[in-house]
Amino acid sequence: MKIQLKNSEKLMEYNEPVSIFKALKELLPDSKPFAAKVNDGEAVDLTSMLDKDAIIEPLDFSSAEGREIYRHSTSHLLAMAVKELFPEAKLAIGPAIENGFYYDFDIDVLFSPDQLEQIEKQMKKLAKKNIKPERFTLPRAEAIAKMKELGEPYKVELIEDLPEDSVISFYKMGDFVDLCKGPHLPYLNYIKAFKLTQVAGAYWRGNEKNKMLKRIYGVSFDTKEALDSYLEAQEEAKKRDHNKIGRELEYFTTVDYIGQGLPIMLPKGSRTLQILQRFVEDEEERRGYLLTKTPLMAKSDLYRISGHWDHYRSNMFVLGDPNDEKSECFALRPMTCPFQFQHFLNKTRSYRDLPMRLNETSTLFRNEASGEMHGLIRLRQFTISEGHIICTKEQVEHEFEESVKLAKYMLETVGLDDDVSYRFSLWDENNRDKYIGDPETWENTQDFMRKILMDIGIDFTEAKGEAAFYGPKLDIQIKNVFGKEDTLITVQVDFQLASRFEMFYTDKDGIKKNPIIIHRTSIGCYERTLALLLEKYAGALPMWMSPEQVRILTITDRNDEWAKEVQTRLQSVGIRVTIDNRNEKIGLKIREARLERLPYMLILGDKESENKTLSVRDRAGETTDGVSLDEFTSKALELINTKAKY
RNA sequence: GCUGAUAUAGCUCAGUAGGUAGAGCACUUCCUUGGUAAGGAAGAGGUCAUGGGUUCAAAUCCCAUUAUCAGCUCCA
Repeated sequence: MKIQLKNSEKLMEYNEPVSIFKALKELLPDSKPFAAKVNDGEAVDLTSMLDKDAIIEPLDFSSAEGREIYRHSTSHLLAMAVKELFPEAKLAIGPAIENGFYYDFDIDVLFSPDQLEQIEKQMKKLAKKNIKPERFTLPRAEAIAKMKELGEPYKVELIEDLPEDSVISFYKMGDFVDLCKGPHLPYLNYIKAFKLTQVAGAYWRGNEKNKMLKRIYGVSFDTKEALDSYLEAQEEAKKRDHNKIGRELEYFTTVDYIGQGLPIMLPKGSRTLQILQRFVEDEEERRGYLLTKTPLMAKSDLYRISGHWDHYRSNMFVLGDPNDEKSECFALRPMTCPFQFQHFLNKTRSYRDLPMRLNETSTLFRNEASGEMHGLIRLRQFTISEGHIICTKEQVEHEFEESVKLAKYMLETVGLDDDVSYRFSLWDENNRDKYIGDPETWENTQDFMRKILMDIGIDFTEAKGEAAFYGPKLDIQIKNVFGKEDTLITVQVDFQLASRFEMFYTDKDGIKKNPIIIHRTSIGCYERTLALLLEKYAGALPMWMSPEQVRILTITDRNDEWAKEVQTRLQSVGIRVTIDNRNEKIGLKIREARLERLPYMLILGDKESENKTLSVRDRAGETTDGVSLDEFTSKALELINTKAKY
């Protein structure tokens, strides 16, 4: 039989079955693969035997699959160490994740930093022992018996969920046996560099009704250098954390007696939000949107119609006693839809009114669980670039496409387009209770959305079961400096709510029909977008959205008048300018302006004043002397008006 | 909401065998009238997150609450 290396002419012939390990040793003597794929199938252990012709592909740290195997084995090493140090720990699951791994344990021990260090030491000790993971399989019933014997209730539950006829695989590493699909590294001493990073709680199977287990997170790499540079990069990323620099640079603050998720936007943060809002509202007006301004609260009656009263009340701020039938009960709004729909409902509508594009800079209130709040990313009160497009069936494809294009335009303009990923969130046909509407509508809607996304050339992933209850959606996702992903923008197609709100238009044929509604945001929630912009630019926002664009620094008070004149001239064309004429050393003033990440400093001394020129210092620290005020003004205006990335 | 950690001056942090609250920077005043990352001096600023408890005595020990951080779950 012939064993060939994938994407290579290299070939070995054998007369009897051979292990992949041996074949690869001979095909690639210098390599040290972790596992392999046979005939483009799933990855398998190197100990697997080959008994017929095959093309094999070694997997090592250079491939995503290889890294996953490496990190998965590291998680087993962690479980081994924990079981040795804390035999009472019950094992749950331990997968590889991006850059590392975790393992969940049911145990009363708190896993203090000291204990974590102890576990890490034990792992290092075990890794040196050259343990060889050995795979074996058992029939389902025997597998359950084995796990019961070892006292592992979570593993028993996992096996019980597998089909009756499945063969269950285990790995034995020294004395440690774990249920596992594999594959694993051929030897545990392949693991060279890892670090346990933190302990956290995690619900068994991700369900908050289940018991909370202890999860240990770690990172692992093939070399010590790679691990160190990763850890260093993490430290650097944290310096961009908007929650840190946003407070330091005085964009926002929080006050404990005001409450969680209710940030105070300070003048700088407020100004940038205003700039973004004006930009969005103006652009939307240009694109045919009609602006609305609707109440921030409504009687409970409205939410009974929308369905929120029954399904979302625990997340709403209710004013008044819902149980007192004699007095009115209000609630702050968690969404804009039914308020904005009132414009459509204000009079009888015909097909001539469609598409009706409505936008609103809309403040919403959601009573999120107390542990959910995070900086400006997750709030209880936030303001979104909200909008609804009410249209006919014939118009919906075009309107959807335009909505996606608008969102893309916004992302490109603010500079976040390279940092987002697109997620097409579908319904789950096996879980129909979660959704309203018939399967045919769902499938058709998803098909046309998918087609448009491909036509526009968007690279998206599909996520089953992530749709809204009334329709599929395109979510534009972004990661913060900690790697946590959030939705920045969403565009949803809704065939359901129009009938619920009794929205009709008279079509050309004289028949009353329900319109289709697109729920969309163009730049997302302003606070969240600001947070991600602060992280993206490490606080040095592009000049056009910077709350302070130019600061004039005077060297001597003889130039105060010239400084004032420069400020007035620049302000008259709409540039935001401040003067620092404190009686301080110029070095100190420059240092402060740099720490505040200002786009430009104008340094004025006698020389500049007499020549009527400026000494201009940019963000990079480059200084240009002898610049005339007109020159600087036109350059600054160009950067602002073109919304340059500077 | 759950798991774990944290809360001392505007900021960064000291302050453990319970015994009267500290530093640097920032701030104010004065001196310094100047050249690209910190000139000098003096001063002011703290119910040690809040509320209880233990104690002769609590920033320190205990309980509760609030807020902040990471993670889970949830979500724009």
